[in-house]
Amino acid sequence: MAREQGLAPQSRGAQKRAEILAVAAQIFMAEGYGRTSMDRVHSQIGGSKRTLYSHFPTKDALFEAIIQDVSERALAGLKPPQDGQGMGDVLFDVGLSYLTVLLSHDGLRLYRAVISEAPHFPQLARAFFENGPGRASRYLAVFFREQKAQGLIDIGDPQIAAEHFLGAVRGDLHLMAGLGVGEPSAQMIESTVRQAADVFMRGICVRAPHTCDQ
Amino acid sequence: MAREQGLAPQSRGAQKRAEILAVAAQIFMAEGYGRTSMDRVHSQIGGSKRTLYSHFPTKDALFEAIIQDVSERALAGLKPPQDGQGMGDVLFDVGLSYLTVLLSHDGLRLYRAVISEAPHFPQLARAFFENGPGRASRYLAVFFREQKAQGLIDIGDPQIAAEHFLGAVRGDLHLMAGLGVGEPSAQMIESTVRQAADVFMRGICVRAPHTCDQ
DNA sequence: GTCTATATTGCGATAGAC
DNA sequence: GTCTATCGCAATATAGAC
Repeated sequence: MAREQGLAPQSRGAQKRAEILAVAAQIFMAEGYGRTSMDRVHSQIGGSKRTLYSHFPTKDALFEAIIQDVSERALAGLKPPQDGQGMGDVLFDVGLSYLTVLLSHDGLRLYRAVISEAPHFPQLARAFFENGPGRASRYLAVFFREQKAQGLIDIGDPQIAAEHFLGAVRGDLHLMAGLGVGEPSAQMIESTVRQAADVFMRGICVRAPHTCDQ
Repeated sequence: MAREQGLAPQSRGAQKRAEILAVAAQIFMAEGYGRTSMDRVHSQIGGSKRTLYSHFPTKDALFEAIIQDVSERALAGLKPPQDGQGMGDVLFDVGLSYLTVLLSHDGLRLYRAVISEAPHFPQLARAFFENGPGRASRYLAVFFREQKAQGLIDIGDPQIAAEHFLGAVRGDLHLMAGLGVGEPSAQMIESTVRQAADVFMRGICVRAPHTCDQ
């Protein structure tokens, strides 16, 4: 038999590791670092504690692995601007995927977990930012820079403009959801993105908004 | 001698309570709920543990009192729109006080502490939102509604517009500062608010921006 | 299983305000 | 002197990392 087969099973150890990650992630993401105990993680997995600690030597190491793992999955939905689209479509598409990811169940729990422990896991916090919100605004800034070079939009610093637009898209929804105040529906998300894109487009387009849409 | 004199001393008990709050706030705000121990609080205060517990019967109660106390102080800097100002000045002033408060040392630590424990102290999280960001956007929404009624601006829902503007003002700065990525200077804060106000004003003003400025 | 940390309590002795 | 807040120190009980 071959050692392992592409996607699923992998070696025995890797399988156990994946199981630990999956179970522990649920607890850490729901309860946060401080309120999660290794005992609880262990009891939900079963087996020996030695096994758990052989895969992740400390609670910190397990937490870090979980954050990295969940980050990759949760932040995969961020879409970069598509070539060949008009300004309105770009803003709407980018904004919608951005807000949808940030307000997703995992997106919110991840954000809470990371910001809570940011002072103690600074490299994790930085990685989260760079792969998430930071990446989104950098991509959008590139797009703005091109449009500006073509004289299609009138903005100051493209990077700051991108951050402003994505900030507007978040509005109070992200704050509220993070604090557990209200649960935005998909419809609210879409309409809030649309309104933000409209205002922003009118604010940056040279002459009239439709001039941006090619 | 009179019982007490206005500001400072108060009764013996109140003085001790204030001392506990001050010392404990430093620790809770720096370390978060989970990493703060009552032993550490006690040892930094000195005196008896009994005294500590006689003022705050549980760790939870102490935490709640601290959050409320710090909230009041930290959020006091939020300015409502001033009557008689033009649109540009209102946006700039409101945006500047908003961002300055959110990015202040206490503002950031408070936000981190509250959002970390939001699932376990939901009423605290709601109160923080309502007295902070929620209040700011509600005030601004009232202003937008008046301007819209006078036909000076062209926006959809004034409340959403207000949230969008303040979201733009936060941009990525608040996210970054909360995650410990970068420290915005007062100058960066001011220039980011100005750029956000400019774009936003051009986006919402009927005809030309200067028509909004009375 | 082991060993430490932690929240909370018991109680007699003291100190300050009136 | 009385009353209450505070102190000091130890104990309990539970939970948690490893």
